[in-house]
Amino acid sequence: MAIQPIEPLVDLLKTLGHPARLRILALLRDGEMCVCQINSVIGLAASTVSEHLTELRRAGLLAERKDGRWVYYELKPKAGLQDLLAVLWPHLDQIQRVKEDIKAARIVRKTPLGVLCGWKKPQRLSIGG
Amino acid sequence: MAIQPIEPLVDLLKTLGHPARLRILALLRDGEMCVCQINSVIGLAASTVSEHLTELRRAGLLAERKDGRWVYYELKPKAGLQDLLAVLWPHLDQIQRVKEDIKAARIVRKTPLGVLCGWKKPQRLSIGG
DNA sequence: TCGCCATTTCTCTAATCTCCGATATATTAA
DNA sequence: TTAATATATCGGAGATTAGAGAAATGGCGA
Repeated sequence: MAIQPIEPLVDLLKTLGHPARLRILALLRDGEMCVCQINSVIGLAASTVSEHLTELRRAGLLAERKDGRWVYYELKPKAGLQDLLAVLWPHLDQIQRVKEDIKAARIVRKTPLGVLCGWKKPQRLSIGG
Repeated sequence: MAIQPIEPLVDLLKTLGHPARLRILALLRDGEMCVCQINSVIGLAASTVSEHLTELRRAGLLAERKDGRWVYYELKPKAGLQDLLAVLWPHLDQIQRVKEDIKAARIVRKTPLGVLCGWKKPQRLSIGG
């Protein structure tokens, strides 16, 4: 039980105190997602979502994994933060917007990334159809 | 299990994401305090402390009780917030600043309010001593 | 190499927050 | 009533934040 400064806890709570970031956390409960998948559910500019993800990672809540040109974010709270997230889930589960997001995410996860991102020339789906 | 909007939860977390407000919550764990007592521990302007207390009350964490010219604030989370506070206490207990505050509060609680507030003419302690 | 594209970083604007000191309100004592 | 006092509210200065779009970065495929 080490002695801690107050700032990290304050920063964590400040990070949690934003609707988009709470919604992102709720999404990632069902497994990792790449930025464009998260973005298509949250509906903010890609750069804004990226900034929120960076902040969530800095707060020690997420881990990132690069796969080609995509970056996948995963819920991975560092030691000592699991209890705070655990108490948050039941509250998030009661929120209408979160329920809708999770439902949308189920579809997004099944959609090929090329289709999701609206490529001009789909990569592997029928060429010159 | 009612359906909720996201804003109240966001507001609560935003309220918690401030060092002075966390410190105030930690102080009130040991029982109610009036504004001038809290202020003498926290060390911000009285008006600033009053504003923080108002915000904590709006978030549903505190109750107030007027006694003469003093206003006492008490920890009284409304239904559904106890679990969030409960998970917070162990984290606050590890914070150096919070430990110091609690120690200072023990002295403050024993000090007569007139002495604490530095009255020119003490009210009931020896008259014209 | 070149072009495309997902993501990040940068730049700027608008909005919000924090703090203080001044003022207002309300209570007590005389 | 008047003076003193605790707290709340107001107004403004300075800092921080959220958001979008532009530009930069880095991977992939041709």
